[in-house]
Amino acid sequence: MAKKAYEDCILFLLSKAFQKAHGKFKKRFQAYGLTPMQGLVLTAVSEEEGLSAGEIGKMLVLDQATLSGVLERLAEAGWIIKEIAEEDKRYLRIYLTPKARELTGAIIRERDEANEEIMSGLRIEERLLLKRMLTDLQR
Amino acid sequence: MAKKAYEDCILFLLSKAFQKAHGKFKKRFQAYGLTPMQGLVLTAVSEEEGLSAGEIGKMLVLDQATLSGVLERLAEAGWIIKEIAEEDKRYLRIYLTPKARELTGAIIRERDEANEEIMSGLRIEERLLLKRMLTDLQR
DNA sequence: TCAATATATTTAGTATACGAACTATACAGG
DNA sequence: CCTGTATAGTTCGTATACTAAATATATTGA
Repeated sequence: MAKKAYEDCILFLLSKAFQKAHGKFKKRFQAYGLTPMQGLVLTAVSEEEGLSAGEIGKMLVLDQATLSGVLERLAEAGWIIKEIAEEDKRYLRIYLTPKARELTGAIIRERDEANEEIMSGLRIEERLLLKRMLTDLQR
Repeated sequence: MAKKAYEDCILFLLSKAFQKAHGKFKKRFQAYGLTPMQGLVLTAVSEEEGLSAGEIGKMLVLDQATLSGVLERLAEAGWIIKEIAEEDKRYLRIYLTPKARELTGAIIRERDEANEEIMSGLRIEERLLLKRMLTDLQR
């Protein structure tokens, strides 16, 4: 079969690779009741607590509007606490709940295993190269 | 600054590379009133008219529910005609409108230019390698 | 001090994604 | 024929994404 033009389209390839990876993360994270994005935000928060929504959004290159919803659902499900900063009440400070502190270790392991699984078809040098090129695309 | 763990997460990298590429397609396609996904579906249909929704979905690895909405908006905006197949009324046959036939050439050029732009930071061999690896991730 | 401006977050509207339920049509076996 | 089953497409509910507008709080400058 002749190769179709859209199969050569980088947007198509990125979209499908992302969907595939998203699906693998989804399966692993749903045991915790988390979506992949919620899990990503949670592990980011676990690396440094007390960050504001804006700071988290900058780190994860996440739109403020999108992040607002993610944080709301994480708070509602008892993973994080949204505290209004005292010095400047416009800001939030995001902290993990005890439940989250207990489980972030396991969630990070799931994340690392999912990464392994997704890239299992690539050699080590290829994995590094792929990551570098994906990073370069963001310039 | 120390490298954060999520920056090494393939899901994060794919997501951000996709978002970046999506944004570039979005800017180019909005001159036509098309979203990137609508443009992708439209160019796929232009390669072979008369396909069913299911066939298009298989080609583009698109969920039926998602595609249903994309086709509805494309039809509403006057790009395609959704015709019920006579041999089996469960199927649709998708055709381009005259307006679409007139413009697909320009849209395909936009797509190709967007691809060039997105990968402009990579050498030719790197582009091929990236495409191959992204394809491999889908296995 | 008060009005104008700036910043952080939320809300609203639109468009993917995806699973599950629903509708309409087709077909197979009795 | 009819009934049960399979298939194609739509609809619904939830979760990203992104733009723009709205809200709340801070700060600045006259």
